Amino acid sequence: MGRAPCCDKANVKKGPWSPEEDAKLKSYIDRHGTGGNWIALPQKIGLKRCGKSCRLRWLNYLRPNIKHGGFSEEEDNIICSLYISIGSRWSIIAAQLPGRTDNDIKNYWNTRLKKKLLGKQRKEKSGRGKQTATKGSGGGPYFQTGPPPPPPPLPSLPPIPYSSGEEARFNNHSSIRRLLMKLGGRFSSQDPNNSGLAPDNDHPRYPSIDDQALIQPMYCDPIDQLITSSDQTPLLGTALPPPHFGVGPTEASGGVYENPQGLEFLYDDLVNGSVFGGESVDWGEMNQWICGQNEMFA
DNA sequence: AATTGGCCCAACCGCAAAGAG
DNA sequence: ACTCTTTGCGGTTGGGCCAAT
Repeated sequence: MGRAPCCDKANVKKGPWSPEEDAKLKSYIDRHGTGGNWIALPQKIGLKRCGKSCRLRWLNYLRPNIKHGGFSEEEDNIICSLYISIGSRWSIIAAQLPGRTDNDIKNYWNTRLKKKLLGKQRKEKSGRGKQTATKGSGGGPYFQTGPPPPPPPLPSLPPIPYSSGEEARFNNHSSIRRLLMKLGGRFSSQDPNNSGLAPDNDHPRYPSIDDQALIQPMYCDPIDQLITSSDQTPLLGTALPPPHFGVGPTEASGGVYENPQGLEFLYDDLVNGSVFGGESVDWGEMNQWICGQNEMFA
């Protein structure tokens, strides 16, 4: 017996929204709010849409102050930095970029940013020729055309216990905790200890939507504030080499790749072949690399 | 002019967490 | 403590657009 569908699929319209549907939804929410029940909302206003679809349309398109496209270099940097730090937690990343939706950022990353980085990666690779690079990885290069050799041994950090079925994505508890503290300031309005840990105390707790509403956006801050805590301890210093991680106000106009202070750490240490192998730079690889940095800069 | 292929984005899907009863 | 409903999230897909052939 499967899960009950969220709506009567036979009676629900799919596909692109018409201007009339948009107007109906927007004017209702403007006047009454969502009413706290997305499932019931489309019936109330006579829309043949699934509640989830209404919610998505509102959040990603109709909501006031939504920005589309035109990502700035600073936004690029923030997205990349956070992706390196926390992976594909788009909602958290979006919380740092006012006016941006998680869907927008996700699309932007998948279609452009990732390719930008990989393009740079290939460029650097061809530029270096046969030069081998060993910086930062804790192991030799395994970026080459032939079959990949076995990856270098990972530093042996104590694993963080995760709940069953959850992939252990982070191997450095304190750095992630500090990152999330920085991101959210606090993790739960109901957590008196404000420990940054889930109630089981086993793994970092990520900000809930409620928490995210309280997050002070860092959009206007220079990105070095993102990565450096107030006591000058590099926030990600356990994960990234401090000398490469100062990202000041962007002055270069030729794109992120020409900004020597910008995403250089990504190119030199993450994606240019000195660390990751193959075409894709996935989170697992990045995580391995971060583990290496933890070992080096702890 | 027609076709093809890649890019991009809006929207859908399914899962898991959170909340209510 | 348990079940059911709703919400939120991240991955994926469908289709429009555009450049190349």
